[in-house]
Amino acid sequence: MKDLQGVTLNRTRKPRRGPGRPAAGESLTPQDVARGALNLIAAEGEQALTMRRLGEVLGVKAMALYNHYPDKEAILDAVAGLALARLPMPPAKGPWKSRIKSVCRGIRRMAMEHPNLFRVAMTRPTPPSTGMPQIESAFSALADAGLAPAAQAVAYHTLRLYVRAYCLWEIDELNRGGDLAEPARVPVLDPHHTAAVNHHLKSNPDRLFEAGLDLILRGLRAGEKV
Amino acid sequence: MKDLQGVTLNRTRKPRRGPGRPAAGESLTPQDVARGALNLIAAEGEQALTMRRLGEVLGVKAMALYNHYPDKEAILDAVAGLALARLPMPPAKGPWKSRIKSVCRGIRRMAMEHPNLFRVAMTRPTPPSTGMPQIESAFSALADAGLAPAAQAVAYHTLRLYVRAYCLWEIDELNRGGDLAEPARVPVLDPHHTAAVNHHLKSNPDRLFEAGLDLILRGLRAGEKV
DNA sequence: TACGTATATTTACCTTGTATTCTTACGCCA
DNA sequence: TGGCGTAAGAATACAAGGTAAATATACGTA
Repeated sequence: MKDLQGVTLNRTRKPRRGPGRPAAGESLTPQDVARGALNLIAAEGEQALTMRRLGEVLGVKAMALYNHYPDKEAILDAVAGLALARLPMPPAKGPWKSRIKSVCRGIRRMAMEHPNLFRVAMTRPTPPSTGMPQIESAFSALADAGLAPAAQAVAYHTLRLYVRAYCLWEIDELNRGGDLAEPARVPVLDPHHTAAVNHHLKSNPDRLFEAGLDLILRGLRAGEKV
Repeated sequence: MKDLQGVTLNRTRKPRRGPGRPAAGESLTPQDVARGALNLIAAEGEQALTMRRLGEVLGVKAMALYNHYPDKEAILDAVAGLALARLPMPPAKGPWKSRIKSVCRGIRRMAMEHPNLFRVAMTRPTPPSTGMPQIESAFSALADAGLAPAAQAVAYHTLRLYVRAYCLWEIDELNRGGDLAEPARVPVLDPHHTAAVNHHLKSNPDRLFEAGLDLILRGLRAGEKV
């Protein structure tokens, strides 16, 4: 079991000597709680995160967690923040299309490596305010593309929706069948061709993502009005 | 309170005369249950759908619902099926871009008219198998666009992700602030320009959706390889 | 040394999904 | 006509989970 955040999952904390004594330095911090929750979610999914279970993992009773966060939602928000902070920093130089692709691929890599975590981070009702400085800075590439400001905004928004939606979809598909199933069945195709298309797209698990990304990037043209 | 499915929300069912008597014809059907759930969700959101509440709405005890569906998930699946069946049928004729836009706008219209319902229908863990014949048939327009089969599949998939993600995002935004907030903040823009861009995009609530749609459609070119 | 504060425990409550069991009315068939 | 199987519902109960309230314990500080 990977230990993503330096807090172990199984109650290997020093044994506490009775009720309510944080013996000098081994008291829980909000960071500890968030990291423990992150590990639990990464390992077993969001539904495994219950207050009782998290307390158990941290060597503490459920109610003790309320000393550090007002409620469970706040813990989930903190987990989302931690997760997003791990996104890789994109290159600051290079052709703008490459830079955008690099960011998008970094997001997808995290989705594939820690799907449970990614899902939680991307589906919080209010996205974390510490939101993705990496991404935001990287999308300065859109300015380099020669797009008018409004077109930059549209492109940013559309790309963000695409990458997020694609990754969540892919996670669901992998959870469902272990393999991508009918990524984009086109109804009117005859079955023979449909099979060929699906095989082509599934032969490389990156191909569908990249193709959608290219499709959107292809629509970006300098000076286009919105 | 709108009555979307012909089953009233408040227990105006004929009063039952005691425990366990479906007096000739007034017995509950699975359809009744699904319609009741749909109305409840449309009016008050998914979190309002509890077995006890639904039973109350239908004039019955919670456990009676298990005579018609194996569990709550099955009821939600049925609701999703009902909701998707209401999607408008797109025109069969016209330029392919217009036809695609027509389908996408129809989906968005439903999202705006019945956001709670739309959210439930679009976020079922396994999408309903009765899935959107309207959409699928309409996307035959992609063949008319002169796209190679694999490119059709990519376009179909990308458009589907975009429309779904946009509508879910828009619902969240409207729930959050009553108005679209920072639809697509581009970080590197200076604040003055950012404000101008946001104003421009928000001045017409359809503009951002249409612009993203156009962006994707612009990338579709006959014969493009994948 | 006494006390306030931070942290943890204990206990308990409420909501929600659902299993189990019992009840009642209806329609079929001898 | 009368008994009975069956379908639909009610009553009861339980377990899981979030969290409120009261209580306890150590530590730092005055």
